[in-house]
Amino acid sequence: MGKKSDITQSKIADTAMELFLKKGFDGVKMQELADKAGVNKGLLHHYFKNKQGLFDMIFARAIDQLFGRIELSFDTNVSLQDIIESIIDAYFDMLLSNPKLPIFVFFELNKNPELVHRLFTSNRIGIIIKGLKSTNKSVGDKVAIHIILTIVSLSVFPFMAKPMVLKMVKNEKNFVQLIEERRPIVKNLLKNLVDTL
Amino acid sequence: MGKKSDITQSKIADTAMELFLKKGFDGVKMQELADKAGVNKGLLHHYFKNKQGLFDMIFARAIDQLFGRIELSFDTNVSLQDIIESIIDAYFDMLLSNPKLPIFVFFELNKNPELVHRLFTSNRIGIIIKGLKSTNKSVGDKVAIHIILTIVSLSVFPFMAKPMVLKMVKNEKNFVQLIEERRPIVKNLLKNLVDTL
DNA sequence: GTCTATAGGTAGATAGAC
DNA sequence: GTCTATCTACCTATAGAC
Repeated sequence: MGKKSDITQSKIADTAMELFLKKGFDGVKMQELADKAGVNKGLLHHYFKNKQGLFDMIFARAIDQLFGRIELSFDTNVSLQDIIESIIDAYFDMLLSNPKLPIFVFFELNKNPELVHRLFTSNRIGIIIKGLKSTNKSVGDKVAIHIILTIVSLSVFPFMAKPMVLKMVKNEKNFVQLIEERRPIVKNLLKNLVDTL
Repeated sequence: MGKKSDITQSKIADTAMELFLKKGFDGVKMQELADKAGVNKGLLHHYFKNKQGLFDMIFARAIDQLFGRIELSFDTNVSLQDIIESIIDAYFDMLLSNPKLPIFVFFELNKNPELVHRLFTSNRIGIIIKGLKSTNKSVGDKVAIHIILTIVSLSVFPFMAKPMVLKMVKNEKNFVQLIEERRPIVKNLLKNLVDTL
């Protein structure tokens, strides 16, 4: 605990996270990673078997942050709309802290669709869908998928397209402002969606 | 016209398109590209200066297909809602034909944000925003951005996350069906959005 | 645990024969 | 226009000294 080796390992992991998120698996070079982490290239192989091992760790961490941290309480007596709004808030907050998570995950999935099973192992998406269904007997599988897809589309896309949106709104400050403007808009859209489905 | 060399060049370009869309710039190897195109590796450098030149051509083509083909008629006497619905239809149709376009473009933009200016040169997004504003005096810059961002989010995201959505709906046939179900849903959501903004 | 040195392989690119 | 051969550089990974 608190050993220097732990710090080194964390530094490597954090740097790997930053680089993989920005450049993807193929864009990251072990040399650059070592340099940015301030360690020797050989050390990377001491802590992690190889580049693939490093990537697997980062990918798991990314999935966990993207889908695993949505804390929900479906079993209490809250309305469907309240649950949906809490999911939206959770996504907005998570993405404001980790804007590059989704583009990384979905690009790697596009390259290698077999990785998709890793999304559903510690199955948060399944839990969310089941949870939505449990709150309202009129919510079936299909409806739940449309709801969750609408929530995620509206929350995640502006971050996946952040360089483009940034260009439209000029700077980072305006970007955050735009996102905060969208939060109630998205909630409203989902209210309308639930009413019409 | 119709020369064998033209066919060869097209074959290289088409194969490059397919590979870059799937693997991104760093994931594509010139050897694999040559093999899949059925030509020699040296030929790639005969037709295109280098890998970067090949990529630039593909990236321009991708942007054109993603943003440049949305045919609109803002100057006629159609309502804002009709214009929005025609944009939605255009996106849905384009994405059904080219599902991998957005994840490729936005990933490369994420890696290299300076490329964003290429989106705005043959400025289709600017035209769409201006067009939206011209149809209704209550539509300002901010409102136009929210409208266009909502349209694009709802249209594009399911394709960027296609491997995940495919897992949820089981197969390609169901995926297309889900998308077609979403078409009217998205139009309805945008109707609600315009009414409330 | 950390570094140096280097092996071993592969990438992009070029020169030149046909 | 197309192919073969090859160069040079770089990348991942390992071996071994400290």
